[in-house]
Amino acid sequence: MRGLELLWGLGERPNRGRRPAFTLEQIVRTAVEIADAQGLATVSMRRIAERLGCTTMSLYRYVPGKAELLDLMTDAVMGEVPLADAAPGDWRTRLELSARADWGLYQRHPWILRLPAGRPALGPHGFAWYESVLRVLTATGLPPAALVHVFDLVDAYVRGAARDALDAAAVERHSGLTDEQWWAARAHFWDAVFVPARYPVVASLRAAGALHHPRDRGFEFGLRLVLDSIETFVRNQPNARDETSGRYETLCPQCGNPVSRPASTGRPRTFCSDACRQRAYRARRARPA
Amino acid sequence: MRGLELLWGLGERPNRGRRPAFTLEQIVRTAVEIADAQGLATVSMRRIAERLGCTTMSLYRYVPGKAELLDLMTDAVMGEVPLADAAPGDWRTRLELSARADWGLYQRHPWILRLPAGRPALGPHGFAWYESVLRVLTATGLPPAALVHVFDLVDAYVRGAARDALDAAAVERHSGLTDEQWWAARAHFWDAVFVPARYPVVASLRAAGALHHPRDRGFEFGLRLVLDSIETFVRNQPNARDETSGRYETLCPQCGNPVSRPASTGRPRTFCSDACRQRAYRARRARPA
DNA sequence: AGCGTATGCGTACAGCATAAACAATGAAAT
DNA sequence: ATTTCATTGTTTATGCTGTACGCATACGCT
Repeated sequence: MRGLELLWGLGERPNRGRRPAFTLEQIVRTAVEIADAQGLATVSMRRIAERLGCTTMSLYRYVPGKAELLDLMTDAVMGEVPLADAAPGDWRTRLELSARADWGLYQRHPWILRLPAGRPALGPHGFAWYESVLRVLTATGLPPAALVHVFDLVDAYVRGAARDALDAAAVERHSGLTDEQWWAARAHFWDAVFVPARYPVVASLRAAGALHHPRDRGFEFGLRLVLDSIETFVRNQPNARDETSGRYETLCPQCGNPVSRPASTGRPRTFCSDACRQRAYRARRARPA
Repeated sequence: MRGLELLWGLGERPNRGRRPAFTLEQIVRTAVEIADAQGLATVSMRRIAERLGCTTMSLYRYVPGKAELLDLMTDAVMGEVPLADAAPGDWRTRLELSARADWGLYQRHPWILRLPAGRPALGPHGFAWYESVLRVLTATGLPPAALVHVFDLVDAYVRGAARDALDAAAVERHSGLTDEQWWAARAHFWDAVFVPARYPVVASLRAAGALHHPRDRGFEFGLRLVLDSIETFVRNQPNARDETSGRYETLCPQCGNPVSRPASTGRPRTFCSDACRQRAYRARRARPA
């Protein structure tokens, strides 16, 4: 509970008593720096305090425990990624940009992927991100349940791909060898166990050099396929019945309310009301991107 | 290096000296049991030893360190999942079954997803799994680089989705509340910060009940889309040029060697030689599944 | 000036992985 | 049958970790 208040910056500073020597933000920032540089495992309360020039226990005046600090770190870096609905374009290009932005975030702060990911980050930045991506997805015209499923699909893919890529990179860094060298160093070992007859496809792919790519090449490949599949899914059921929830509704990209489809004309509406349509128009004029 | 020998069971038991009281397999099994029951964080050398009825340091006679033990645990449970090429059917249904089997594995042993995933598990079971999935994918006729990309895509999605689902479940278990109750308990807090006007889409989706599904519903949705995208990708370039590597080759599903396409007839061949074709036929007859 | 309060700090403790030295065991060599 | 010695099991010790507790200090308000 306390953690939420910290995340959302609700702690009203009492005007009695001694003044704090640091700010919460300072602490979080140093923790992030350590995690970025040396990895999540090396982030300890002692090391943070040491770098800040105070004792370990002083930190506990600002944060209930390490778990809450990790939450704060996550939400802090979530503030770096540009919001999906700030970019121009149709939903696909915006979603693509958003996914790439996430990918970039995970490259800069790999430790996020080592943390459990409970309800989307819970913090203000994480929530803003969540909202913006979902808002972009409303342009697909998909009903609520399917929309959330699509979000989950993209999120799962990006996180999974980033994790796999970073794990591979971490192994390289840890052993100090590139993937190629690593295989070569263990060549004599593989010759004993790894009889190509037993693993013909892997052996052949390895010989063809297909097992090693630049890290983001595979990501881009998969991302395109995922987006393709979403696009055809959307195209195949234009505002159609949602099989999972049984609703016919669509969400207004401006206010998020369900948009009723007029029974007379089959043409689906985008906004729930004329007011929302105009608000969206004005908002686009004000920020032409 | 020592770790690899352990993984592949290459330690020839010396006939001099005291007899070991346990087997490596016993140790690994108890470690897996602890991880399954209480989570990865509670797996400590002390606890394993305690459950086995020996001292902590005894374990280090069997395993160089905890890292190697974790590798052994991973490969041990990888042995549970049925091989992808053991099932009948075309590549898509086999790939689908394989993905679902992985999903099941992650459900039974969530701790795998908390571990770094370096080169596919490195162990015999992990390698057999790797080979079997890639072998199934050879039936697509895709050239090496694209084939590996497709594998990575499926793997990234399944792992990502499993992680997201399990993290959500973990939060539920930890707080002892379902997702619904959790939101309700913090309702008064959200009312202060979470003004629906600021997050209209999330608020609306929440009101529509679209944010909570049975865990595997979303997985199945995403899996279908991912497989769809792969299928159309395969259909759109039947044994065509691989844009990433510039090769025209295909892999023989039997021996894994590249299959040269006869320039005369445009029709692509499946196997690299008639011997391989017959071997595959006999193998299928022997194990009709 | 003095009170109340929040902060800063030192100590202490339980738990962790594991390095190093030492005791127990049991098969092979003599 | 006794010695030899590789191999296993145990004991002790080190340096990490997060954090509970108690106390001295500094600051705002009355």
